[in-house]
Amino acid sequence: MGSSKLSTHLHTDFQVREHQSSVLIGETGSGKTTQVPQFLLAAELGSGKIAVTQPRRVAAMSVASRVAQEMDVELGKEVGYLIRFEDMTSEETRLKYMTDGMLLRECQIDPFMSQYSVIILDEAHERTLATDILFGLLKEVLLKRPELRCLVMSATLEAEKFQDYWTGAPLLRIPGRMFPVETFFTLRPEKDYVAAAVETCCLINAHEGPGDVLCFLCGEEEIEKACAEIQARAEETGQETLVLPLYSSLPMNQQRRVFPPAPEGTRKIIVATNIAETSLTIDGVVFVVDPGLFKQMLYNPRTHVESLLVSPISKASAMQRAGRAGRTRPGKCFRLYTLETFEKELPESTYPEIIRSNLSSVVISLKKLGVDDIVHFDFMEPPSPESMMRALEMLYFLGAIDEEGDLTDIGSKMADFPVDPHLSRSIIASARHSCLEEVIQIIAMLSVPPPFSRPRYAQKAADKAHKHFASGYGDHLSLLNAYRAYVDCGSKAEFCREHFLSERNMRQAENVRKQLASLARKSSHLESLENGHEKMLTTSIRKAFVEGFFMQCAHLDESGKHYLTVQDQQMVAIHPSSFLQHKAEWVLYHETVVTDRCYMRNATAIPPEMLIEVATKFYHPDRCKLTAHAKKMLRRALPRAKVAN
DNA sequence: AGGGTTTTTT
Repeated sequence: MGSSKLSTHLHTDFQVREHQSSVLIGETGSGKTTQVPQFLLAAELGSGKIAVTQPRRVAAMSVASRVAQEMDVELGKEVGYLIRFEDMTSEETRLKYMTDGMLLRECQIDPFMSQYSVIILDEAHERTLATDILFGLLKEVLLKRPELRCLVMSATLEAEKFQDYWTGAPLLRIPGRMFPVETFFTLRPEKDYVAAAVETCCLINAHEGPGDVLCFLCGEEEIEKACAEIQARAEETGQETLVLPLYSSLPMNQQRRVFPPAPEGTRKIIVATNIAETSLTIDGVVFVVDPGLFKQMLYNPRTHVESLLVSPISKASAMQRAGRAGRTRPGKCFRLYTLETFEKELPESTYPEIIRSNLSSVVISLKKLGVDDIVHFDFMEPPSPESMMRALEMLYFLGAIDEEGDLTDIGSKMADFPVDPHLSRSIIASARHSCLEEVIQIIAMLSVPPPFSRPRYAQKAADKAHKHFASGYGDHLSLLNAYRAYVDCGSKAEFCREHFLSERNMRQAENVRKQLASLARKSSHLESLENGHEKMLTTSIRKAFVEGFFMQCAHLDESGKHYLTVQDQQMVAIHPSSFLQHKAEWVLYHETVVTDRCYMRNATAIPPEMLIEVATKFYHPDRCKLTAHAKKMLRRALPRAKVAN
């Protein structure tokens, strides 16, 4: 270890001894993630463990394994990691790398985080939901545990903002070791960023010296298109070029192709989404092409609709992207926007997740953690009152909180499950309807990326294969069919290939199912009753989902052509990928997706009498607040509904 | 007829 680095660490140690909390700002390669925790461990600050949080699972795993190597200990002993589905820690573990979500989850059992004497929140500038909540919780814990030490580690931008929030915590800067990256801007704005990106890649390929290229785009389709164009143009000019796409839904074996160096004399050009900004690091990149855009999920509490929009990146992201060119030697970054745009239009840092999310999960977990006054919780970035009200209202409708806003017994049980409140409510209901196993299997399938794969070159074949699982009731029961068939089949790989299922996502669903089932067993009041007859199951499963999703239903309008949501009469359509092929009068949907139209994804037909029976307050024609046409349809169904008057 | 998913996490 060089002497300058050592003094930095001594400095760190000193500050952390003197103050409860510190903010540490470090550049890439500064060793803040690997060496600072080791140093604090050696400093023996208290007798507890040191927790280091990371926003991503892979980071927690790989950093832990590197630190174990550096300390020459076995991974899982003194140094370990804890992520969902995998606990690589033991009694001896003193330095514990974990995802921020995991530490938050642990707080439900141990709100004072009493097993730790030091807590380090790394990558705090990413402002993940979990880190932002941990911020507020830690502030409260620090009041009660004066011996606890807390270190917030972040990239270089907006250091003062963190320092302000942590009321005067000492600010430490540690320089990194990165190669210089020369940055270029365009002289005027580009009209078509995909075309400009393709053009720039081709120019680099033709005129720059050796070195791989990393080009950022926003989505799968434009990435595939850009790759094809770059490859075609390289072949025209006779340059040896390996063009590779990279995005998260790309099969693993294809993702892995971006890492090995290209053959001698061949240039590698990788066209990637944001995944290459932080999640994956590719060595050997010398040129970065940055159009300054990315796709972002935005939640509108007023309309209750989430939409995926192309938005400008932040200055922090732009720097992160540029940094990807300087990991192995000096590099260049070509920004496809003007210097003026960079300075005047890009926000300093990315919009924190908490500002653009549906807060119902956040609110229920805070309630479970004993934070009663959520409106006055010390958020670094308080979410809008409107967003908060929407969440509270929803939880009240679900019976998770009472009129006072206090968590009910049902709400407390719901919070045990790591899924959305709608879903946890359906789990609770399923026990009463004797279909716990099945509902958990369906929820596992709903909680992973789409298990039905539909590759561009075999769309027809995939659709045909998927029909094998189709249930006339719709998608929830079709997902159940697929899950059951997968569990029962012999060779998983072969079965998935034949039926166009994503093996990766199916395995993930299996993991989720296992976890939910084990939580359900532990949950004291959730006895798993004997299952009813198979014939009754389709009814009881749908009833259980209605209990969680009665606010996410839609009915046909007067013309019989369109659906209107019961929440705010928004016009929606059944997604073309749905197994629900007939125009059922009433449908329940898992979520809506907005393209040029608004689609319901994962929809299931629900007979109106079932709605009246299960969610009487909302669907009784004499009491509900629905449109006249909806009431008319409900009134027609009323005689068939078994409802106490 | 209808098919614009980025990325994480419990």
